[in-house]
Amino acid sequence: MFALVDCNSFFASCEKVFRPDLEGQPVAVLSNNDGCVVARSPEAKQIVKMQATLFSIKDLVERGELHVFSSNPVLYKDMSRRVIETLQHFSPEVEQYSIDEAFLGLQGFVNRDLTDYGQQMRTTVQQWTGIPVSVGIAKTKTLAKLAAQVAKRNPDIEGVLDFETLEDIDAVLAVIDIGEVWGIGKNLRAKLNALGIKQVLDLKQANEKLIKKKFGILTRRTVMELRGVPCFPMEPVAAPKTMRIVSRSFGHLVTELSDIKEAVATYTTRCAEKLRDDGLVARQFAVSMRTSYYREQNQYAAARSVELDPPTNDTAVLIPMAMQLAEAAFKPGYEYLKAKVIATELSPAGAVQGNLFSAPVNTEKRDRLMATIDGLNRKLQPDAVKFGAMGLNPSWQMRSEYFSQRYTTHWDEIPTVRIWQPKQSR
DNA sequence: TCTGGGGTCCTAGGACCC
DNA sequence: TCTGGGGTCCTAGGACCC
Repeated sequence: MFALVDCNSFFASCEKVFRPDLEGQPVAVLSNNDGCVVARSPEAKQIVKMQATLFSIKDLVERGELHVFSSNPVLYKDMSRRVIETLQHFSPEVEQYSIDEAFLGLQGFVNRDLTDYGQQMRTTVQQWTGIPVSVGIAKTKTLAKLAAQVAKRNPDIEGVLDFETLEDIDAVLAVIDIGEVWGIGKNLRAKLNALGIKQVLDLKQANEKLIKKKFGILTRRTVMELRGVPCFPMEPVAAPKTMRIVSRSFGHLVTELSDIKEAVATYTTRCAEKLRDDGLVARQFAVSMRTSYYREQNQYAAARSVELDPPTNDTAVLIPMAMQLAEAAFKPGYEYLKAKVIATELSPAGAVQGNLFSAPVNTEKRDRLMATIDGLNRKLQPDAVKFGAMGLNPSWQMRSEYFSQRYTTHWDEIPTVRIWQPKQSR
């Protein structure tokens, strides 16, 4: 048996934890660059659509009818860690599936009342972290995810649904659209619809050989999982990353190569930090930039890549490479919206294959330098020590007008509690 | 007016092997 | 008259997820 624990309106819930004054009020969280809505509190779901642009909801915000926040990834990651650590009290097998979801293996717990156990998870996470969650329980991961969705949508279920307690699972599956199923996206949904497969029950009863032939092995597995045959096992140990990407839209359109280079140097620094956190080095490194897709004319996009020999995660090695790649990709006369760096062909640092034909590199000193910089930046503040190529006063930086605070990770942003004292009566 | 960021996996097809 | 069989590796592109 599997449980899927899903945080409700996760980013919006994180913001609300530290703003008790917003209890019961509509809250939405914006994408990077304050682009569009990516998370909504239950109250906000009534009045704004997912992906609504900030512009389209500005009136609501100005009238005080909707509270919006810029994306605060440091806060969300830390809150996510707290939720996962709480869940580890409920099973030795916890697989973090995404920033706001985790699967729990329930093998050892089948003699319990699992609905009751799910309720315990829910109240404990709420109490320890302030985050509301929904819990789905079933024989397979796919069914557990579906159960959590049903639990979330039906208030009378109180946040926990164990499919095995239902008298007739099929009756429930018969009224759920296949688009809700984990692994069935927009495209597959349309193709399956064309074959008359519309509700989850249709998919469960579809001919698996035909499904495999037409849609591949993954979709076949999805069908089997709907029948209660587990095809996606628990993966408690995260697989090593195969790529690292840093990409951002600029706060405003950029035309100068010098600005692009500052941005690319900054993204390269972030990317190298991630690699060092992972203990990985990259063999391939690429830089790309583009204009807006939403403009009809004067579009341009270009990418350049380089092989790193030996593979590295050294910021000081990567930045000069990135600068060359940026220069090579840049074409004057365009208004650039976004740049991106990608590190691929990753392998564990320390297990690097030497090159027979190039001089052996002693990276020990460089590794210490990077570790020192990382240590200082962790201890003091991000970019306390940084590379000159990143620029001192970036004009291209993304918009983040409604930023809250990094309440749980930065001493000077820690929440303040004001105690109200009644006036002394004379 | 503005429309995000960061990933993973599978498949088809070509090149090449014996 | 028809023209083998079985396989690996790589890449681009498409699909999915949150």
